[in-house]
Amino acid sequence: MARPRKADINSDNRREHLIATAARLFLQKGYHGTTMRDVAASINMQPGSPFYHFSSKQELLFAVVTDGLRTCIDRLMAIDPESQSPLDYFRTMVRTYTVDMLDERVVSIPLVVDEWRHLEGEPRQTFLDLRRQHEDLWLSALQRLQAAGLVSKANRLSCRFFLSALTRISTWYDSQGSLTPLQIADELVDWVVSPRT
Amino acid sequence: MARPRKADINSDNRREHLIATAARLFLQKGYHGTTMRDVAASINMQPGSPFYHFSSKQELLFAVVTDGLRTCIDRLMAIDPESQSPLDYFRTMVRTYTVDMLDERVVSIPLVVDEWRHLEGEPRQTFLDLRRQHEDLWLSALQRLQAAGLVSKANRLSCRFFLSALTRISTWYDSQGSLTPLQIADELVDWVVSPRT
DNA sequence: CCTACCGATCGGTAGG
DNA sequence: CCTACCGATCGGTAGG
Repeated sequence: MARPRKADINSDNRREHLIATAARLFLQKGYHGTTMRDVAASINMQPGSPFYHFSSKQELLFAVVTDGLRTCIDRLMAIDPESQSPLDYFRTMVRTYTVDMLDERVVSIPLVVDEWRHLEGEPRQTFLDLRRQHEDLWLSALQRLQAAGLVSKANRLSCRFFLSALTRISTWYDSQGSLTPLQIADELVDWVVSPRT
Repeated sequence: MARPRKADINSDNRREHLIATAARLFLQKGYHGTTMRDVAASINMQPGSPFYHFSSKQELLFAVVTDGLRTCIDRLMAIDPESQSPLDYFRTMVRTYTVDMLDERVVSIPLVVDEWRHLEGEPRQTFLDLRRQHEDLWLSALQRLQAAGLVSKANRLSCRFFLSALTRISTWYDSQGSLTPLQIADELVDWVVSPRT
């Protein structure tokens, strides 16, 4: 009768729950600062149970990180560069990324940026390939801006400078602050695009 | 006769050795990924000995992080803004920071950027105060640029964008690569300063 | 996915 | 700063 609620949630997506909650915890406390027990407890699992879904902690990290980056790439690729001006295209990308990053929905983006370095071997390489794909998307957006005369440089180096400014928003963003994610995105676009005064 | 070399180094600076080696390890593996045993072993100490110098691991982190940031601030403050143009002043600052960051001498700069969040309570606040000082230095340099018409914005937000690009250089810099720290610094300056075409 | 557990490691300490 | 150690925690596993 007084039976504690068991894992009565659709067990198909327990794995996804683990990924989502691990993303949040890794983000807050870092990979090594988070224990598998933390992860388990946060979705009412027993200490050993996550290992039913992931054979090791590294494998969970890999899932979190590639899952997040793949979602991010998919959403950016869904934006059509042809139907709008280079500036609008770029702005839409920055807005999408910023909102995804700062909202709860795609929490793993910020840690994709930093925690992947705890991966080793093949998982690490797989991640780096994805990361390259992601960077290429931004590089091509910058090149369109350049072709339109809106930025002076569009190479790997300037792309890294820009992506650093973009990705680190999550480290200082204050949801209680006066700026919304959208406003921050637009400020960044203005900052990157040379003023034509 | 076959006595292993003991701690025959000037014991006055053992503490500094600990800070320097901890900085390197925290940088490589993160705060939680580094054990006090790692730190001890890297300078031929016994596992418990670091606790003679620092009462806890957090205290060591605090020393590493404030030590690095203070050194950084000191070196930036030594640059005289009056004796040179706003652009030269800014360039000198970026060069100094970049070289300090990528060289071995001031290794702790990059982790000052990220690992401070594992601090709590008063040490955390002390660090944040220092960090504000550091940011103000850059903000004032940007304001000089703005007054000279070389950048269009110079507020907290644009300062953060810029500092993100600057600080994250250390995460992608490849000492085997084709670019020297000085070249990277100059590219960043060019990227930030609006082209006056 | 739970129960029950192991072996290893880790931050930290006592006592010199 | 070393020796010797403790208590707690952690990643992971067996067996169901």
